[in-house]
Amino acid sequence: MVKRVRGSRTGRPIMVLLDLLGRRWTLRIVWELREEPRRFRELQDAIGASPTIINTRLAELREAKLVLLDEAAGYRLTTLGEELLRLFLPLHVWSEKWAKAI
Amino acid sequence: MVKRVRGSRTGRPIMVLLDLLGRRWTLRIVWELREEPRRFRELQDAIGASPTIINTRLAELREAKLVLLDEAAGYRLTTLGEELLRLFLPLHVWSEKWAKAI
DNA sequence: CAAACTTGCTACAGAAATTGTAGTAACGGA
DNA sequence: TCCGTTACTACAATTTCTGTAGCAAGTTTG
Repeated sequence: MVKRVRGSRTGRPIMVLLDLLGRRWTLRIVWELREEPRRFRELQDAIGASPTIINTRLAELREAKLVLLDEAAGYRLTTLGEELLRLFLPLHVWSEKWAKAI
Repeated sequence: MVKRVRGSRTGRPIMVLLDLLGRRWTLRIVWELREEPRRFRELQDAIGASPTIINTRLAELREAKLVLLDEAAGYRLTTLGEELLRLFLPLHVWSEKWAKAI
């Protein structure tokens, strides 16, 4: 069931997804989890945002089944989360090109 | 020259990009421009955000050379912007799969 | 020519989100 | 018992965003 979230009135999956990813720190958190699981505090240190908002975003990402908490290792991407990340990986290379252009 | 923006302390292109795209409505605006140019008010109506923030985001996207204002047709993606969009297009299909999973 | 419309955009007060700091509660090991 | 680690919460200050109204310049219409 698709949840209607902030700013997404239609409930269309792409809109819900864009809304979720368009919240501050969400993309960054997914990015930080791209290689290995991270502890809450590691994420906090790496990202530099307040624990309040990191926890809020993690809760949203967990509810969206993109991230899960593996007690033994820390937060990590679910299979879905990894799929999403894979779509984003080309951004890395492209961002270098973009940086040169601006 | 890469500008150090909110939340991006390193200045690494990927971080700057993730920060830019991770602001509310930014992804959504790029998405709305995917097919054809849009007027300011069209964007406003389609997105449902305040003109203040739409204008702020458009200014950021223009500075990032992802969007430009074509006086005759409206706001549209630059070549760079189109490249970025192309990376995001797979999200559309994937979001449908994701929606079924959650 | 004047009124009406369209254009991008700004002002501003109230509401909501985010920060920064401190601290809680549960658990494990020494 | 004390210390460290864990995820997480409280809360006031600050920043961002909203919602509504309107401006200024140009175009269209009567």
